[in-house]
Amino acid sequence: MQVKNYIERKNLEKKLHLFKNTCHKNHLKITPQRVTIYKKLISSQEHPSATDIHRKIKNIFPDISLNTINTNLLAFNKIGLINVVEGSGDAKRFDVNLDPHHHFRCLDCNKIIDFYNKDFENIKIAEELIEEFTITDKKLHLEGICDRCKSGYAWFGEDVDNVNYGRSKKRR
Amino acid sequence: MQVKNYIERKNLEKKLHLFKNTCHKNHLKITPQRVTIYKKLISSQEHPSATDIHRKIKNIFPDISLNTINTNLLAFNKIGLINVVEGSGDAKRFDVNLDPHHHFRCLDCNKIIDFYNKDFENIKIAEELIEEFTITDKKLHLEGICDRCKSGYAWFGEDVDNVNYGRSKKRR
DNA sequence: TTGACAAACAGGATTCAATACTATATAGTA
DNA sequence: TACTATATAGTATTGAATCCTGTTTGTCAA
Repeated sequence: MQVKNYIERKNLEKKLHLFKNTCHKNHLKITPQRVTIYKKLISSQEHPSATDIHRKIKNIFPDISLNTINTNLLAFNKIGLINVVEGSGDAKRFDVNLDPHHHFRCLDCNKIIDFYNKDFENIKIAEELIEEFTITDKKLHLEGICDRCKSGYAWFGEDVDNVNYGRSKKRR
Repeated sequence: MQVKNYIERKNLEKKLHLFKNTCHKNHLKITPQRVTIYKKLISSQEHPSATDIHRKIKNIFPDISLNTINTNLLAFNKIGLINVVEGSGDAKRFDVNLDPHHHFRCLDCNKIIDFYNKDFENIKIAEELIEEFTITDKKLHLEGICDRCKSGYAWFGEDVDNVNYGRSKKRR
């Protein structure tokens, strides 16, 4: 466990370094709000929406506006720090995992789960398509019912963080 | 051309037959609005949103409400006549093509293009995934820039139909 | 063909995501 | 430390989607 924690800490440091570097290169200021939003993305396994992040981050910045979350998520997307997940017409959801990977979406609880598939990397895309279009991303997309929903458990998401750095009046 | 038109007409008849049958089986009444919405879906190549269909159909039913379009699209989806396309957080878009197929989405004009890939049907999905989840759909998803946008042409969508069956006051 | 009834319709109200706008606050730097 | 361009919070606005209600209409049985 010691070793695992060490690796995770190093990984987090590496990602934060990438974050700060990329912001710098793109003339985005490093603000506490931005760092916190990015950290929330890293620690989320569920491909959160802007509203999800807003809800969580309110424990830390009680007065942060949803607008700030939205603006920054779009800014992060623009500079390639995060991706927008292909959902199905509900709120935009974001993905901080930049490694080539694929998605399974549960039709019941709407959770999106990353998975990897080596076979897929070698799949042949028809010549006509490659010639006709410029393809920037290819993904496998699975839909169905996840393990939790199959077994009747509801999915309540990850625990929220209770640290509070806010300075203003309390919110319920 | 004669032969091609004949085949297309037969195809349309077949689809309308399927539509009426499926509605019947699921206790959905066959109304002129529903038939028109379904016909618009069949004749669309662009995976329209409810608003797209509403705009087009207003030429035929000037007083039809967006609510009617939305309700019926969701009803068609529920009984398996159409699918919701995996988009990226904007308005829901619908797909009347029930054959196994895949999507390419243009990041510029947002057009979604169907394509087929035989190789993909044989792709191996990891055992753990199949055991853990119930998979109901698997699709390949490509993103990039389409031929039109590459060449600098904007995409204006298909021509609208000018037949007007409306009985009420004129709209602009 | 007609009449009764459940379902569908149009239209308005409401909710929620997302964007636009603006005055104030702050990160980065000279 | 002070300046300036950018970010933030907060409010307004837009648009999709859902909810609700009174009226209309398709369907089925007489």
